[in-house]
Amino acid sequence: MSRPAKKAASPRRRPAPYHHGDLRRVLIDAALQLAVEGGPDAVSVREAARRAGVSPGAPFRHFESRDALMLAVAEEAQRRFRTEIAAALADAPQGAPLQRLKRLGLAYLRWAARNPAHFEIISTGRAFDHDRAADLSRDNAEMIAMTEQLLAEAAAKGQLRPGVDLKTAQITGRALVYGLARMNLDRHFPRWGVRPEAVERMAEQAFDLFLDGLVAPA
Amino acid sequence: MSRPAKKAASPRRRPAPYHHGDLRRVLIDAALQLAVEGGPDAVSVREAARRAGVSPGAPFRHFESRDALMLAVAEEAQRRFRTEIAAALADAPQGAPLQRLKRLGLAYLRWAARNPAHFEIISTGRAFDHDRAADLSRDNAEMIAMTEQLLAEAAAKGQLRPGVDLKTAQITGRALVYGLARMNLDRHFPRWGVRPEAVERMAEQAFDLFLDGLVAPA
DNA sequence: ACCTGAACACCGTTCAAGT
DNA sequence: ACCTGAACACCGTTCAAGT
Repeated sequence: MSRPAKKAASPRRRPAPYHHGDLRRVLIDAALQLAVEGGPDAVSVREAARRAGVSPGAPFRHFESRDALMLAVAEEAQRRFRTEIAAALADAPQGAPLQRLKRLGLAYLRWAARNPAHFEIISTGRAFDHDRAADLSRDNAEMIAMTEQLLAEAAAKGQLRPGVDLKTAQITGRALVYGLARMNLDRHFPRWGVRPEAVERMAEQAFDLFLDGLVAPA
Repeated sequence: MSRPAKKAASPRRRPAPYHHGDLRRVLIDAALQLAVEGGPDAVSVREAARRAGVSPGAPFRHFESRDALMLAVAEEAQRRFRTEIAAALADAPQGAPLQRLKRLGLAYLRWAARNPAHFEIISTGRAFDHDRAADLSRDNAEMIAMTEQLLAEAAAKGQLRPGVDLKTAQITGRALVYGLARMNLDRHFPRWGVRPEAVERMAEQAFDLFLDGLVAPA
């Protein structure tokens, strides 16, 4: 069920290698799994240790606190997120910046919907408040720069309604995407009469409405 | 510092009334305060009991679990939220539905920014998943109906760009508002170069951009 | 009817001691 | 250098016993 690393060469039952192959890695994976099973709050250092087959104190050789473990988990989740976003943009049409923005938004939403626990760990402010998260910050800065470029490209091509401030458009777009992802995560959609299967279609319409409001009249 | 109810008629020090005046009420207030001090996760039944001057088991006469207490806290917070929203709409111009929508959004955001812990308890899906929250559901349904009416009024007055689907506009608007409130709560704005004092102005520009994209061209 | 206080099974975290 | 296992101070929750 678990214990992905190490082939366990010991012939006795209960191999229990005194020195774990890569405990740090195994703890992060266990924590990710715990988050999937019961949400971020269900991640416990003790349970992760248990699943790694290790004593309760062992994780603290690798993470100074539960928060530090959660930060490592967030960084791993962010890495996967980033990979998926990049893939979605890879096969989006070049030279159509607004189309690409829409793709980006939809990929963002889809990943958030399919990995709610990981998405919550990445995005919720709690825990690792500050800027200890070098990787997280870098990734985020890159995504921000990407949307900035795409909007600038659209503006340069005269595709935007005159008078639209780029930074405002950027943040409005992000708030829309994050809002939709969060509404889904926080189970708001049933109240708004949107069934789970309809969320993605709804999101696409929302993006279209936003982008149509942004573009220059024909 | 605490213990708002009961005047304490006992002449001895440590009044410790065996039967607490309104323990339920006092526990909810203590929990709200704990949330303000350390966020939703910092709310503990034991600490609330301690602040109420009561034994660890006592709260369970009034709430069957921590979740039930949190639900009561959410309902109280929602009540306050609702009151403030209503006040904001009271002095907004009648007959200008889009203006009123903007007011609504700004009031929503301002309350969320000033009461982050309470807002998080109300809006985060975790804990009281289902529809145990009769009051919460009712309040929410009312706010949803309100935005629906305002949009319908705008459409009836020909203020909306033709082809705009009302439900899409409604959900897009909500996602924008919720997204901005959440970005603030989850401390995303610094990454986007928006300083705390600038958030409200930024939000207003975002609303204007959205609403301008919605209105019929002159 | 409401509260106490001890109990149980959990946490996160520390630290001497083992290998 | 890394892990164990006991310990400490916390939780949520239950339950007999008190008033």
